[in-house]
Amino acid sequence: MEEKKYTEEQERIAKIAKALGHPARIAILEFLSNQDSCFFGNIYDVLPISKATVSQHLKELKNAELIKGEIEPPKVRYCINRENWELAKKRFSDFFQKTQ
Amino acid sequence: MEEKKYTEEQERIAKIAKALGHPARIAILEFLSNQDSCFFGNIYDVLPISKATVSQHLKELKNAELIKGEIEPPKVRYCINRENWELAKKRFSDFFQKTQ
DNA sequence: TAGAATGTTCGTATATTTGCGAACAATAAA
DNA sequence: TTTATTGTTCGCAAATATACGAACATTCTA
Repeated sequence: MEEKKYTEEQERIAKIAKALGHPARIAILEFLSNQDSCFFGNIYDVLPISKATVSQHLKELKNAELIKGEIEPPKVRYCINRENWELAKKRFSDFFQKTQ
Repeated sequence: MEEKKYTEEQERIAKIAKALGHPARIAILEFLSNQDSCFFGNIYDVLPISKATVSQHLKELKNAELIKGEIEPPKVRYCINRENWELAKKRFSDFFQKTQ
């Protein structure tokens, strides 16, 4: 009975890494971090993909709780979820430390 | 003519993140980092997946150049690619710094 | 009320990822 | 030579991910 499986922490890191695993999402996070917040349109303007696809990537980053979005009719304002983003960074730092 | 696309650096980070985006691969890196090197069988022993699947994950980590594998008949010895791993960590640190 | 502006969702197509068992290759041992 | 040991590769199935246009919802404006 060895009950082999992944640890919670391994699952969490992998999940964050997966969310970061596409250049569009990296670009979005970089872009967002350069301003306090911005609208969907501003993000769409700098990415080489359709708005439907941008929306999808934003949704994934929201699901991973790395960003937040709130409606400001008729626009949607996005920003980094600072608290969780710091947490994510910490998880990675710890992982990196472990693997040195 | 705005030629929107992702930067080289964004592509690189996303690629590394993608390689880290599965708990099995996180587990493998953690396991490998706890020893100087080890054999396929040792890795297989601690993971909850078939050897075919372990082999596949190792292949991906090798493709991402995060680990190395060399044949020592009839075994295969795996180890972290220290040089590239340090580089990967640096890329992430820089990215994290940018997005603080 | 009709139209414009802003994003999201739906439907669809294609590609990639994940996983496994079976077959295979290479070497070592009986 | 036959058998065991150690991993990889193949073939397949199922699940996810990526991308887009079209349709839609919401709000604001004319």
